[in-house]
Amino acid sequence: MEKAQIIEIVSDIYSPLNEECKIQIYQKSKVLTFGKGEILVKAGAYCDKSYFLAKGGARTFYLKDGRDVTDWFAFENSFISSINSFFYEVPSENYIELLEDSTLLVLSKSDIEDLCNKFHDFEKLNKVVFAKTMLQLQERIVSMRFFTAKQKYIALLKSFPKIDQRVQLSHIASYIGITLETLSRLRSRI
Amino acid sequence: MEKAQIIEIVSDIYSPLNEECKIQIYQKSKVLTFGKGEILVKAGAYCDKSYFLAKGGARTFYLKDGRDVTDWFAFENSFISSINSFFYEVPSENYIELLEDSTLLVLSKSDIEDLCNKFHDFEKLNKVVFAKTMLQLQERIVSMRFFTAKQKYIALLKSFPKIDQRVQLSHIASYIGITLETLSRLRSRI
DNA sequence: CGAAAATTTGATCGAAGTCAATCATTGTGG
DNA sequence: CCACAATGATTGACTTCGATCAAATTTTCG
Repeated sequence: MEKAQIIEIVSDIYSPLNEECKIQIYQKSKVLTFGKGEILVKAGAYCDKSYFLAKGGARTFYLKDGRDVTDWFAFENSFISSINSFFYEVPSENYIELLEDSTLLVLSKSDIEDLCNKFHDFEKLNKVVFAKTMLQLQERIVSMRFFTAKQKYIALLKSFPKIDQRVQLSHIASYIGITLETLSRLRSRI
Repeated sequence: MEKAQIIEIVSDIYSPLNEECKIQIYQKSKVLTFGKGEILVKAGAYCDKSYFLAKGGARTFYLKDGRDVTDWFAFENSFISSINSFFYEVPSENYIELLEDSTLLVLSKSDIEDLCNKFHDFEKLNKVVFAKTMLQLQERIVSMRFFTAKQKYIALLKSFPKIDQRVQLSHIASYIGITLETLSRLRSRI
């Protein structure tokens, strides 16, 4: 996948970028490809990068008392990073794992800050991504709080259509905060 | 409370602002005072303002099937708004209610955008507030997912010391996603 | 002071968790 | 290319935490 093409997609989907801005993103960013199962960021490492998933899928997860707990999914045309580590420059609590063969556009935090300073368009893009993330988080809180296991699962399917065909059920279960067994049971009743 | 003093506090706590920026905030902002129980924003209204609570306390809540559900608390030195409405310029789903006699510094969305464009300092402040909010949301998700009712309550007390002496238990219960009865029972066992 | 609101206490119920066993699918090495 | 581990998913029995419904008690405030 072409770098220029990916930048175009970001501009189209999130917030329009002027030409000069696109050029500088082009110069600063890198396109990476990873295979399914590869780890992009390890817990304990510093994550000073933001990744745009042009193709494929990923999740962030952490180990809670030895249990693997997914706390975020991202698929094509969305961003993923280790939020804590990125903002506060502390070691990441999460792993980021690719769930499929994926193509990513990468920018470092310092480049992002640079671009924010130079381009109001980029600043705006940045803000749009923030706002989207916040609203996703909020929606998730509502879902966790008021929905039964079944409703949570249906809501997830609505947010990420066909995720059940792309991702292990155990990841889905831990993401929506139920056990694998409960998920399995409710799926058989749909 | 003096407007200049409040702006100073924001600058101190969140992210430093240069003099010229402070002056313009001074010119654009308003200081408001409200009494306990007053409604700042009603559900259905457009909330195009961001409020800094210099003194007092507030909550956002919504009505879910006739039930009053708190989804956010804010006390002195923090910001509150109706996130959805503010960003997407849609009618607010939430009410914002003052829980105590309060003093607020108010800026409109358009003034905030203006200030962001003019002052990199302000842009940065804005970003810091975003990031804090996101991390709070994330922490809350973790709390809701892994903690028992008791642990959730203890975690809340840690985030907001003495909140149990400032806020009705029913609000606390709905905030942490348990019933008032459960909260009452677990409190008697502490 | 008295009514309304807030909180506590009690009895019962149900959704989802845990532990455990089985079944299905995937993928790797001989 | 098959065999058989290893991993993933389903099913079952039992338990538990917190919800619901109901009533009593305490606090607040006009």
